[in-house]
Amino acid sequence: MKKDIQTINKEIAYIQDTLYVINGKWKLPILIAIYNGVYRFREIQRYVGAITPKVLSNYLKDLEENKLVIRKVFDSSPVLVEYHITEYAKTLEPMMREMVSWGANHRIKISQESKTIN
Amino acid sequence: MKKDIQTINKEIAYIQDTLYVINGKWKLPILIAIYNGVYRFREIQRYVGAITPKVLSNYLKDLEENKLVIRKVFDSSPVLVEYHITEYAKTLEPMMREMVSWGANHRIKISQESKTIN
DNA sequence: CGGGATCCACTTCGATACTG
DNA sequence: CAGTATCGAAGTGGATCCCG
Repeated sequence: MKKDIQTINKEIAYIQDTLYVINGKWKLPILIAIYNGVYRFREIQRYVGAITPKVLSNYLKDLEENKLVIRKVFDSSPVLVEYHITEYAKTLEPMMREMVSWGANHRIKISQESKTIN
Repeated sequence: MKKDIQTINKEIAYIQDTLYVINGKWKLPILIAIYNGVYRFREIQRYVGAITPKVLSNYLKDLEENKLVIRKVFDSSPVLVEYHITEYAKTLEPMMREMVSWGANHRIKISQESKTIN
């Protein structure tokens, strides 16, 4: 029972749109960090892992342009910058939840397989 | 109300695992096609879009290695090959559903924004 | 602290042509 | 039909150093 061509084509086009928005190695990890209240540049960097400042900076700009995060600058000294999730980024939550939970199960599956091999 | 560090770190690690499995421009589009009963090489190619045989071939190999699709060869002439979804790949369905539906909504949002601008 | 500048290695993807 | 071979462009991310 194959769906009709148009339906399949639309599903493919939609998921490609989504992939385009969340593309890149670090975009979702960064979003998850900010989502969970990690607001500062260095702090995000520490949470996300082996990301260099340049790359993190590029991702944050991209996320800001796509209106998924907001950059707030406080004129203190030293300068303080915070990144926050937008309302629109919150619509990504169900998808991110599924991805986190699939990843958790996948890790279990992989570890079981390696046990079987040994 | 920031979650504790370990929880956030785990979520990030899990989503990175997931991203690693579904990485690449064409993997999910290919999976969706096969998922919907598009089994043949050329047919998949047509559905997915502007993908060349080489790239499609590489992706299918990758998907096979990761046990997300199974390759069945029929000794007819000409040779017939079919790709099918594995049971494990079906566990990706909730995630893919969310991604398709988010993409659909995103497209609506984008089109509304461009209307506002003009 | 929050980045920018530069350079480079690597992967990915696409175009084109060809094969069993 | 179901791929493989070859080449090259382009993007992506990492290393390192620097700046206000």
